[in-house]
Amino acid sequence: MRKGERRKLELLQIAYRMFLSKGYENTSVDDIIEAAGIAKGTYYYYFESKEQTLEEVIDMMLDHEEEKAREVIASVIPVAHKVVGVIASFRPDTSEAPIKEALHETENIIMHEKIRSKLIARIVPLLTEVGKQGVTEGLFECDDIPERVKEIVILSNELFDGPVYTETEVKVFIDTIERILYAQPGSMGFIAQLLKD
Amino acid sequence: MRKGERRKLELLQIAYRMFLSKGYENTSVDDIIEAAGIAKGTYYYYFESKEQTLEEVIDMMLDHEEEKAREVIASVIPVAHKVVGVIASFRPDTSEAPIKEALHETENIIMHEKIRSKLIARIVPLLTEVGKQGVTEGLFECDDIPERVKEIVILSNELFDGPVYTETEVKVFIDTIERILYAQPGSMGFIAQLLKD
DNA sequence: AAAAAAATCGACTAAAAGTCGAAAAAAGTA
DNA sequence: TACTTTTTTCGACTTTTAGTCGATTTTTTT
Repeated sequence: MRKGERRKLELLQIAYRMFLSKGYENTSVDDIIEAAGIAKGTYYYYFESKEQTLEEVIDMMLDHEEEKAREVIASVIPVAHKVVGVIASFRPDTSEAPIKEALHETENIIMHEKIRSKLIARIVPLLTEVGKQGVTEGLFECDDIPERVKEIVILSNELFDGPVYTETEVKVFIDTIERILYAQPGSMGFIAQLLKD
Repeated sequence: MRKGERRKLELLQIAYRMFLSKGYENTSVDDIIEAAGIAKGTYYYYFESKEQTLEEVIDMMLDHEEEKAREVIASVIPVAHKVVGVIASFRPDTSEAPIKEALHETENIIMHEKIRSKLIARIVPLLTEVGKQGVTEGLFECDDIPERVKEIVILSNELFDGPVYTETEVKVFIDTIERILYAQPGSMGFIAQLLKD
């Protein structure tokens, strides 16, 4: 019962890299099994379907990102920075696998969308925690934190999904965050600086 | 050269209905040609690919919706109502074809996403027009209207995409619209009433 | 060592998108 | 009208890819 676990991990790693670099739809099961050096049957011994593989790959990815986000939350930095830090934690790690345009392009819609919805479900509870901390500290003067942080996540997703964004978009985005949370005008201005990377 | 145009229209209509009722991915080209009573070759005489058919179907749909939106803009109602009316115009028409869950479900991601991105591109210019009118009238006290209305479109899309939304979500959404546009608090409250349909 | 369970194999099936050359229908021309 | 050309249609065929299944090998347990 031990060998199987290692193999599954290995397959998830391979699928992860291929999905990210070539895109989910451009990666065939045959590509994966060839890279892994196994037969079709072995693949389907571990996965119900290609789509289920994708789900597990994404969950794995998000596990990792959630861990990073929790470190941010646990650290001793201003709440406003935690908000940004948590959102930033959920950007896919470009160092592990080349992402090229894969995540953005038309061919990768399914993966993109699955990441999107799973990510929102994962990140909202975390950000809610941070948001409530902000309310306690008097930084955010509003109720309904879960709904508000969800809006922020949705907007940031859209903004950073595309490969480009204008200065005006960023400026308005920052303003919107402040206003959604009833934060002090300018209190999120530091984001603009961060985005020059 | 006349017969062909009629045929193409017919095929687009059939595809439209099937995509909406069964979903894009659950509709095979064979389904379409069977419903139309034509051969494979005839279909590919009119369309490069199944995906291109989808694009054309969506464009056709959006043409129709944009027309409705333009009527709203041309009408003599308060600007705030125009904002809502334009957004509402771009909801797919449930009377023409049964939509069941097709648009929302997992299997229909591709169509859903294509609609989403094309819709945003179409609606933002229209709403910008309305927004600027609001600025002129002193209702919205802000610059960068295109970026702001885009945020509103993104949020409303997300809210109305799912089959359900809570009262709190609606309340926060309305508040957010007002704050993004620097409108008078409560000036968009009428939306809550409209959503009870 | 024998039995049971887990893991692997690869040929096979099924579904679906897309191709292509030939034939029929329609439109244009003399 | 008889012809030529263009448009439209046909359907068998190819290709790609996800997924199945029974047999076999490897690993683990007793």
